[in-house]
Amino acid sequence: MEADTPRTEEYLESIYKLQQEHRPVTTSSLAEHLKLSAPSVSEMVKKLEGKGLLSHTEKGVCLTEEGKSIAKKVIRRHRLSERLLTDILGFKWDEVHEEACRLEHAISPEMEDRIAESLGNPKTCPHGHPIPDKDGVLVKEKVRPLSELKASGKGVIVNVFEEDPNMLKYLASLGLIPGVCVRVEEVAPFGGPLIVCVSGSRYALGREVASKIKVK
Amino acid sequence: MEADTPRTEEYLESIYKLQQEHRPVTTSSLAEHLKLSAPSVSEMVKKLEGKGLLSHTEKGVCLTEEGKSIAKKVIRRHRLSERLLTDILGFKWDEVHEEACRLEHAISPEMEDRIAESLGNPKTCPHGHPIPDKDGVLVKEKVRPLSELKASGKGVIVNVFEEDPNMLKYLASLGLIPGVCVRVEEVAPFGGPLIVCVSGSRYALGREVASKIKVK
DNA sequence: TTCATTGATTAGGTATACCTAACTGTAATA
DNA sequence: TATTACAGTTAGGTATACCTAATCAATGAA
Repeated sequence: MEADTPRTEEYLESIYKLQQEHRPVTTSSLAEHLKLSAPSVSEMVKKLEGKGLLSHTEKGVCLTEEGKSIAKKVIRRHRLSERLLTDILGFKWDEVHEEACRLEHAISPEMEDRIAESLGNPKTCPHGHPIPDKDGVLVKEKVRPLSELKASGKGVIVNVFEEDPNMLKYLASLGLIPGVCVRVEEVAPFGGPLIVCVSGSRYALGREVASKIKVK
Repeated sequence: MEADTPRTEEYLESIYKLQQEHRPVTTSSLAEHLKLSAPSVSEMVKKLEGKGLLSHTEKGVCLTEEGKSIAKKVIRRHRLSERLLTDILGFKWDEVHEEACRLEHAISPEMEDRIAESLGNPKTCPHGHPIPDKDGVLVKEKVRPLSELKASGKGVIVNVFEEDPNMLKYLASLGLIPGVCVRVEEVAPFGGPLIVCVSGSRYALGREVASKIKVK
């Protein structure tokens, strides 16, 4: 309810995302994620703790309810922006992240509502991640990484934990986008690639890449 | 060419607009327009002068070609944002100014292009002001204030120099929007109101208000 | 001519958010 | 046990952009 700067939003969003990805939320991981120095993050984290938006213990950084609520609002605006960009303005899914990173701090609640309405209240962003609803309710599907499937295992792509435009372009070129069914033909041993079948075509996919693709 | 902050954009835009409205562009008028203290503006103006974006003489503040070019880009983004808000997201013309003030600093050249394209390269914002093209070319129509018309004079509304939502709502309620034909029935003496006829209805309009409505 | 008004600037200070360099404290290892 | 590694913080400093209070300079009125 206080004056909420773009930077504050940025930090809360990053923390929330790291947490969601089950990655450690330490000042250093945050610094890396935000591309800032450790002391800068340390200082800011202290400030945000003072504002009651998070707590910082030995175990790491943890958002309070208020912090989580703000983070989810920012994520809602981010993902709605991405949908606006793809569905209405014709951007590709690899072109929207950066743009949405700026829009998420510029959009009013009214605009947020209008975008959602105009798009028929979409449930996910173009990368398949759920859009929190107005009250911060976020429906997470039970998924697992494609890399965990065994040979002849099948799954439908739910979302893709990737922001790098080049990687996204690559995935789209193989048809690896949310909603698509993938079958694993073969899993090479010693951490080797997966041979997957997508809409009739066969591709070799690195483990690293496959681990970012979540299926159900 | 340099790193261009939102504040810089804000200043250049304000200067450009004051100039366009033939209002004095002094540090104090700028301070009033931007709702900042005089010394703040004085300081910032000096910085912008140092960056070659404007010159400051006894006659006032004057944008350089580079300053003008940036200002027009910001105005283009502002007006395209307004059109996006009204034409695609369903906002009323009185709801878009504030929102566009934030969006104009968050929009990339790519998004600017996409908006323009999606809207069929609109020539004006919802208030009738011209949208500069990609190269900064801005077509200004020859207009005069409605308040200058004599009794039985007629004109078509080109644009409205007004940002206040309440005033805009009021004007829209009378049908006083760009493209509409207005006839002045009567002009009360001693700076009194104009009696105007708009699409069959008759209204009394204060001079102050009428002066903000530009007709051709 | 002197005074008041207005415009602009100087001086000094604040908040935000970033930085590097140096130090601390803990935990895993040689 | 001593060492190295790493996380985290402290100390000290920067840039941006804002503020109030006080000063200066020109202009028009008493």
